[in-house]
Amino acid sequence: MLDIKFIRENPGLVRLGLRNKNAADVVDKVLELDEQRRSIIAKVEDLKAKRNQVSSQIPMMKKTGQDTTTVFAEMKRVGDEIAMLDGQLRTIESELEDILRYTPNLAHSSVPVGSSAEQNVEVRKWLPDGFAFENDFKILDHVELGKKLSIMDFDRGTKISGSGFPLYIGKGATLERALINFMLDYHLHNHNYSEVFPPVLVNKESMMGTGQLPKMEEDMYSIEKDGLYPVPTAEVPITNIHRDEILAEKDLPIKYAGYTPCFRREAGSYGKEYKGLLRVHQFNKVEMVKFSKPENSYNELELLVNDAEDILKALNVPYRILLLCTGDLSFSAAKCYDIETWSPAEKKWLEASSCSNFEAFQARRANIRFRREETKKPEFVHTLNGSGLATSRLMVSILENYQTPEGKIIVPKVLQKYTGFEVIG
RNA sequence: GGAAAGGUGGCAGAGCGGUUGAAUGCGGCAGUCUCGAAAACUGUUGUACCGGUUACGGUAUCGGGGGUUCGAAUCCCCCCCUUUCCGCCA
Repeated sequence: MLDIKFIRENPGLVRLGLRNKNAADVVDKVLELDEQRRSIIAKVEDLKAKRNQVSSQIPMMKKTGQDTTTVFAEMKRVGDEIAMLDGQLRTIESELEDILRYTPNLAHSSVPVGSSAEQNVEVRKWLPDGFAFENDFKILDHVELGKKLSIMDFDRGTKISGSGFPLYIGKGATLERALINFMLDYHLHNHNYSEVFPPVLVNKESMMGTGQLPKMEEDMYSIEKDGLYPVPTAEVPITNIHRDEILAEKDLPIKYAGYTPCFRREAGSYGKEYKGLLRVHQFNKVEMVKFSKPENSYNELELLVNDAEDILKALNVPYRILLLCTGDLSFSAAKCYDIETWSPAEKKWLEASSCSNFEAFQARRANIRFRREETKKPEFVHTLNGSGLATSRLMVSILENYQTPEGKIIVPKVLQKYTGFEVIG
């Protein structure tokens, strides 16, 4: 949620920022409602002050036997007027809140302006020693490998649940589990994150807090009977750990890493990158979440990206970093880097991680603050998160990059102690 | 699924129609004392919003929403949540 005071004081900036994010210009409407709101508040609070003042004298009047009928009649009128104005105020405030809840965050000034993914900027690229984009043998794609080696069964996954629900079998299942454990351990031991294992069904307030609701409702699974949502990312439960809390400045930054399965309806995206693991309704992801002081959050973002990159370097998987342009940024993000790993079969880069700074956008929605020692006042924290990483896309890159001309898979060195085997096939 | 109890400030815990933002205790902060610390004593200590350059003034807030009333933490209605017991169960 954007800060209403900021909009009031910087309408031009906000207007430009919304346009850069391909969002509707709500500035005039917001300012108008804000104006009305404040004018009613002034009136109604005046009346309430009067009522309180008179009320406090009534016990004394009764004690001294004064007649209260005129006062009561007068206060009755005041009460009615208050009720009327309060009603108007409620209507205006809910309209204002509705607009603000549907309004995206603004991009940071360091984000390149652009309307679509075309304008994203490649920041850097990392390739393993001896890596080549062209191979001297026929590369099988991950679906073919999965079938040939009996490590993934998409048909049976479809039988069980529907398309987009992958079934890992045998060494494929072990490899998936090894990846999750490796990544979590790595972040805990080398990057100093605290481990969390959160609930994967969350309530509406949590989904509102991180910004998935109300706008992205169509992309979320929901369990209507119980008012719960399967999480689309661990970002939701982990960020909401501190909803409605005031954190101590000395505890910041707080860094959590956790694994959850992720559930996404992917409404309207059928036919696009649908093959195998490329776009699925359920996948596994290790997520990193940070709560930071505002002045440090952009530095923390760079560190977050490095933390995700370290995993890929350890796995020896080729990747590149993209800085997303304003038009490609997600609803809640102020700045975001995508990490893409190379798929030799698809001959393209696949998004395996997204590392974002949300500044105070989520904190304001979820009411997550910290008390600054110097001022003693609560302030909103900045929240950040990044995949570290999603296994589905990563699995594609690992299988395809580690395949041998005989169609076997060499297990990446760092995973071997987790899998207990070195080769698949 | 059945039964009961309960949701009050950072925490514990009073209040059950009228100067109650809310007793008391703990905690936090500041001061006195001390070479320093502890103890003791004294003071202070929520948040949000509105107005004001500041000082400050005002409003709201006792799980959420609605109602009764001149006036609600206190009375009435609806909802949510938590705890305990019984049943079921990984």
